[in-house]
This record gives sequence, structure tokens and C-alpha cells, in this order.
Amino acid sequence: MLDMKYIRQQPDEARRRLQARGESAERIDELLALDERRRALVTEEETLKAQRNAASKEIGALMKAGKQADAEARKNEVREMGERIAQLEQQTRDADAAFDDALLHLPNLAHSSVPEGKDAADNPEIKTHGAKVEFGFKPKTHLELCDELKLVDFERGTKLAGSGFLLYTGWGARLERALIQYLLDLHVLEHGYTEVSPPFMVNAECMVGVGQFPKFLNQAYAVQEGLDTTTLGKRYLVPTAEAPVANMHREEILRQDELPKNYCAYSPCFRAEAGAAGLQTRGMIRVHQFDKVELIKIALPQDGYAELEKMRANAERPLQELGLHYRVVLLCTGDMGFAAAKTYDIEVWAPGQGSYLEVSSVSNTEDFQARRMRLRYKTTDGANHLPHILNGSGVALARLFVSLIETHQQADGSIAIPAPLQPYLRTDCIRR
RNA sequence: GGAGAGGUGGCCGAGUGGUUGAAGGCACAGGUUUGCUAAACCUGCGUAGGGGUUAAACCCUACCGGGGGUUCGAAUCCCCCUCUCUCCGCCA
Repeated sequence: MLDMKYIRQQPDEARRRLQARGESAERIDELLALDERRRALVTEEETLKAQRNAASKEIGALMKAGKQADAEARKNEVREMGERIAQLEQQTRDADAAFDDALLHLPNLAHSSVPEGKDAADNPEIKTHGAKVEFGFKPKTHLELCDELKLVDFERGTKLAGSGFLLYTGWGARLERALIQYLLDLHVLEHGYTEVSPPFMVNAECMVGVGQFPKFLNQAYAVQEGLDTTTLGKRYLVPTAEAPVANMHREEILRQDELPKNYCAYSPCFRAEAGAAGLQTRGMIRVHQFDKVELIKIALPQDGYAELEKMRANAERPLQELGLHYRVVLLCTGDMGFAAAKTYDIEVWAPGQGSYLEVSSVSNTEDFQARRMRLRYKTTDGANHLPHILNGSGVALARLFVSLIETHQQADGSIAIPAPLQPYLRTDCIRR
């Protein structure tokens, strides 16, 4: 959620920055109009309330003094005032709702270091690590490897839950589990994050807090208890651990010396991908459920961008250790997610696909999410401020799995396991 | 699912219709005393919105889980909802 004071004070700048994100600048003017209407109603309502409060106090004094007749006369006056106030209250409520709805639908504005651009084609590549693997043989795709080594049973995954759901089997299941454990250990033991294991469902408030709702409600899986339709929408399967973890301190006031908070969490991620084009019935690139280890930071505003760089380095680390080739791109204004002010995407090379796969998105949302969830911190002199909230995948698993097996496949069809993973998998090679 | 208890400021905890935004305590900030630390004492200290100011000061409104109602006036009375806790049942 954007700062309305900023929009009121710098409307031209807000218009320009919103436009850079591919949104219509008119939305600022709509918002300003709604804000003005809202404030006019509030002012009128509060003036009347002040009069009523004063009159009520007088009535109390009159009654105490025994002047019943005078008190009754005043009561009649005030009663009429009450009717007008009730009308205004209703109008204010409606105006507030319209204003809030408009504000909640506006995306975050980009940080000044973010390049302007229209879409992914305008994202500058800022770094590459390693090089595309060369094979002395024709490399297989992850689909072939999964079939031959029986790592994933795509048909049965579909049988169990429908297309876009995976059934890992044998070494595939063990590899998935090993990767989760490896990633958690890396971030917790070596990068100093505090591990949390959150609920895999959250309420709607959490979804609003991180910016998933109201705009992307159709992307979520809404849960219902049995056939009781009144419970539909009370909870949603998490699209990412960011939803529960970033909201851990929602509506709290943290002490400045508690920051930064660094959290790391594993969760499965559920995404309906409504309307997404090209959802493959086979393959692991785009699915409705995948595993992910997520990093979350709550930081002082002045530290937000330094923490973003740290987090990006933390997210890159496992790719380096696993011997994977990847690149980092800086998302341009037109390609960023709704809540982000600045985002790095980390894309890992998948030789069988002949393309880079996004395995991590590392963002600073600045105070956008904090304002939505009313999360603040108190400085030592007692002032409340909004912290920066950062999130980053560290990393997404299904695609990491693809890159890993495609990269480390060998001529005989087996897969070499990189050293850091061997203790978790208790083997150095997966073969039939 | 059944029965009961309860949601008050950063925390604990008083408060059953009229200067109660809310006693008291803790925590926190500033100060005094003091070899240091500690202790004691004094002072300050909720959140949000609107108005106001160069900025403050200041003024107003709302908020005691949420929403309605009664009333001139509600933390306080009534109704609904919600969440938490305890016991029972069921269950991984």
C-alpha cells in the first residue's frame, strides 16, 4: 500500500512513477478524488460529533443540578443531531471503503535504481555465474531422466490430483527431501536465518498484507471445510511461505533493536495459475504445487537495500555450491511484481530445456507490505516507523531439481550428485 | 461436536452508564542522588484520522476483540459474530 500523504504531496511524481510501472496515471487522480471526498465527510461528521459531545456533557451537568426540564429540552435538540450524524457515518463508511479498495489495488512504486522498461525483454542482466555445460553426448531432458530413473511419476501425479501435480518417487522423492534439508541448513546454519515452520494455510488478512489480495485472489486455492460453504475463503493454501512468515509480526510494534529479523522457512507452494497460458501437462517447470525455501527479512528502512544485496547473495549460494550455471537479472519497472520496489530474479540454466529457469525472486517491498499489515517498529525516542520487508526464494525446488539433474547427467544416463548434497542423499550418484 | 471462562494501552492488570484515554504495576526515555553497578526518587510515555503551524505548540474525532442496537451520552447495558483458554468427545 502506498503512502497517501506522499501521493497528496507529490502527485506529479506519483503519477510518473506509477506510469513507469505500466499503470494509468489517472488512477492517482481517482485516488485523490476519493481521498478528498472522504476527508470532507470526515470533517463534517467530526464537527457534528464534537457539538454533540459538548451538548451531552451539558446535559449531564444540568441533570446533576436538578434542572430536569432544561435537560429534556437539550436532549431533543441533540437527538436530531444524532440522526444527521448517523447519515454521515454511513456515507463516510462507503467513502472509506471505496478509497481503501482503490489504494489496495495500486502496486508499489519502483526504487530509483530500477531501470524503466516495459517487460522482461528490458531486464538488464547484471551477473552470470559459471558457464553452460558442454556434454560429449546428447543431453536428455528432465522428462526423459525422470522417466528412465523413475524420479517422478507424472501420470500418477495427474491421477491423484490432476495436471500440474507431481508424484516424486524413489530417488526423486529422496532428492527433493535432501534439497529442502540442504537449503534450510545452509541458510540457517551458515547465513544465520532463524528457521520457522509456518502453517501452510493462511487467512485472507495475511494475503492482503503481502499484496496477494485483493488483486490476485483468483490465483489462490481457497479452502472450504467439508460442505460448509460459509467457511469458503476463511483460509487459503499458501502460494509461498512469504504469506505466513512476512505476516508473523503483523499489527505489532517491534523495538528498533530487534531488527533486522531474518527468517527462513520451507513450505509447499500452491498456485492455481488461473488463466496462465502454456501450463504443461507434463514437466516440472510450471506446476500447481512445488516446494520452496523462502527467506524473509524485516529491516530498518536505511538498511533495506543493503539487506537486499545480502539476501541475493544468500540465494545465489546454493546454486554455486551445486555447480549450476545461472544469471541474475534486475527486473525493470514494467516487469516487477505487485508489491516489490526492486527485484532481482535468479535464473538457473537447464541444458535439457536450453533455457534459463527462474528459481528465485529477491525483492525489497520497502514499506508497502508493512503499511498493509500495520507492522511498525519503535525507535528509542518513541517514534513509530514502518520497516522494510524483504522476501526472496532460497530457492524454488521443482526448477532447481530440473536444472540439477539436467546439468549433472552423465553419458550412461546416471546423475552425479554434487558434494554438498551427498551427505543428505548418502550417495554420489543416482542410477537405475 | 458438547460445557464453561475470557478478550482493556508495548506487557500485566483495575474499572458496570457522565472530565475514564482509561487507576495501579512492569517495561521504556529523560533527570536527581550516588566511587562504578544496583537501588531510590522525580518527570515523561498509547494508536489512528481530520484540522492547524515554516516547523512545533495546539484543537477536534475515533479506538477498551469485530459489527449492530438502546441512550442526550456506552469500556460499562442488549443482540450477533469472532478469537483465545480450560474440561469432555473425536482424531494424526
